[in-house]
Amino acid sequence: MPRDTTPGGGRGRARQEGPATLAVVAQRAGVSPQTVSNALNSPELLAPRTLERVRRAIEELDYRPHQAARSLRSRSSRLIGYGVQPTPDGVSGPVMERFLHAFSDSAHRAGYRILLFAAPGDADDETDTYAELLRERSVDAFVLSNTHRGDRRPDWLRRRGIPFVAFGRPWSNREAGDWVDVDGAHGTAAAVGHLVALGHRKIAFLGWPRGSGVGDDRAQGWREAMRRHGLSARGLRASSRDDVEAAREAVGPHLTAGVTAVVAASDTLALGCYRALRDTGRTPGRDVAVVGFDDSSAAALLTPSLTSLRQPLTEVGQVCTRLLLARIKDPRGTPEHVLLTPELIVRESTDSTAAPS
Amino acid sequence: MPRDTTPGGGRGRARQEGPATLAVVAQRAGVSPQTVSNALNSPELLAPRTLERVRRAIEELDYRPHQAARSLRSRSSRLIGYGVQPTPDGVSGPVMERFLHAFSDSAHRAGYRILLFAAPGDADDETDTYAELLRERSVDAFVLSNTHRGDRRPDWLRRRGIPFVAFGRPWSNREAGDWVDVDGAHGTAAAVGHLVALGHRKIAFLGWPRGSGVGDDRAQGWREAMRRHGLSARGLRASSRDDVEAAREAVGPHLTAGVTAVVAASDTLALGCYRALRDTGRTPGRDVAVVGFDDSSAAALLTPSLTSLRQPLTEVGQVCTRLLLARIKDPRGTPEHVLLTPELIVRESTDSTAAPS
DNA sequence: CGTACGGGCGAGAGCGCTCCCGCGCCCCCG
DNA sequence: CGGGGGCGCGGGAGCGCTCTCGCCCGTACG
Repeated sequence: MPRDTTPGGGRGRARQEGPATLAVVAQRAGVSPQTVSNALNSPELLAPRTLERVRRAIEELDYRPHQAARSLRSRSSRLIGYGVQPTPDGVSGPVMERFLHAFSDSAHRAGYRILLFAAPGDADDETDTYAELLRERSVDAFVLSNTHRGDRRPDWLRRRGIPFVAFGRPWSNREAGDWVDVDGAHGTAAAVGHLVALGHRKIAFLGWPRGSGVGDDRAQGWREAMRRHGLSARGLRASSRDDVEAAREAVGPHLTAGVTAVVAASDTLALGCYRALRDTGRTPGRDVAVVGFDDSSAAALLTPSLTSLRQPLTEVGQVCTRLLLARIKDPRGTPEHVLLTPELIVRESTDSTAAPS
Repeated sequence: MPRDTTPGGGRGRARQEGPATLAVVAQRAGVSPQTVSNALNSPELLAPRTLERVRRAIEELDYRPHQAARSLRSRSSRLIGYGVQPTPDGVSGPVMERFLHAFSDSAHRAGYRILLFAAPGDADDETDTYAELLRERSVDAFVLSNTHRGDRRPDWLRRRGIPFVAFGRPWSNREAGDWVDVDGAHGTAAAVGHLVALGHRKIAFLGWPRGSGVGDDRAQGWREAMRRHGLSARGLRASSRDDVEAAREAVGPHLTAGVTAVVAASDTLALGCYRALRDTGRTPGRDVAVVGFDDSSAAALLTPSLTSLRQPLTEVGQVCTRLLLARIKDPRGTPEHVLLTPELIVRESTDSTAAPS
């Protein structure tokens, strides 16, 4: 059987004219280009012997299919769009980093990669950038993060039949599309359970003003856990925007009213508690227990270090990939919703040696 | 002049068969496809009247070129690869987020987008992922971050003629390729200047063990600034790995030796100072001034809030784009190196009302 | 021995764009 | 008035892959 008669083919080829093409591989394996394509995309169609021959040729030539060509012909870019927000400042920290690593890793295993774009900050022309990427055929699907109340993106995408997964429940319309989220209510409830086990009875909640989906969810977890443990939540809830000084002022009055523990909706708010406690000469962890949320980088650094709820970002990334693949395969299928449980990282601020007064 | 004779063309087309193609635009404008292509890629070649006609047709049809087709033909993906690290834990914080937003934004203006991939954690097969992306023709260039001593990537890429920019000096071989970095020495020197202006004379430096490029750079800035101000640096340098407890132990002895201020190589180390000070009943900012580095999210949250050096990440992102475009245009050109200045964010830990003893 | 069937592989076309090259026109000069 | 040069535009091909379709051959069956 003749070999090595192709232009650029043969074992003499090395680095003379760019990477091998599918045609070169075909020649070397003694099959047609179509068969090589099948070996890559539908190996089950080939006879085992043929498949093996093709695979060896691919390996010998160190061949990888040209993504642009594949994507032009197959009408699918195998790219998933992710918009980076301009960072609303605060303790959001390495959330994105850990999530993106897990997500891009699992997506890669499934043959997809991530296209990063700068998401516009203002909600006005929120969908413009998404539209452009779609018309360019640059992406097949999207991952949304930082979903907020009144977010138009889920409906907009759904109406167009574009596959997407949201990291964060779409608070306006929970049924609109697939999502993965971390169960904030479960987290704050776990915090309450932990504190109750330490002997605390008057456990306050320091949250954000009502109206934010995430914040109300976390508040509700606290409230229900209190009820479940037979404790009253009455008058134990304080609210403040996500700012240390604002939180300090908001929580002050509660701390003078005999509260022995505080569950906060964020590490920033927990920090406000620290300050408010010190204002009255008390020490967090020893006099009053404090629990934060998000396990930001600051949590471990504080004095005393802050007990906080850590989001399972690696798992979130993997689930995103799974849901997205299912939706790409069947764009009209029933949406799936996954709620993951945050992990309570216990540190000095709820040290068990400090019994409540 | 005949119009509307093309398949799918004409003003009746709407959402029947996907977005318009270049051919449809050409028909509508009454020109050849090539002319439309020129209107997009080399508008200066067209007569103003023609250009205007084509532009209107493009707008009316809301046309965007198909990226895969463009990239197949022109042999350039217009994508820049960026590898996300698995996050080495610590206070790295929202560095990546702010940088990536600025970078993807400025890259987009130049017609490029970012392809995100999971960079392997171990340095062993560090370049494998990069090689794969190149063989697939998925990217035209790379941005490297987290460059470290003995990093093989710069040389590897340079040898192959692949355009890249490093965020962070390649400490092994400073001439190998373009880079942007933040001038750590300038930052610590500025911190010293600030402290001297407040009346401090015995200013210690708390850094990492010698051998890391970043750390040695920051140490040197402190040392030279001390000399410039006519102060002795002798015996004022402590070292510790980037861990709060380790730093606390390392800096303890110096604090008992009459030091009135400490410049730390990271916010984590500065935190260690806070703890060490409290061990001896002193208060950071009042008794001893402390300056951190990186302005992590924790800095503003601490009590007292921590003066720290903030990296100009938005600018870093923009410079990355600029250098990368220059290198893509002229792959063999002379490498450019840009050093940006960090900004000293003054907070309570160096409050000027607290005069040194 | 002829027809039906199906698994395994190949031939040809075309995805949408940009490359190379050449045609036609107008202006200028001989 | 004829020939050469430049500017503006178009024709044709092809980037590397995967689509559709159908051929071939081996087995089963009338």
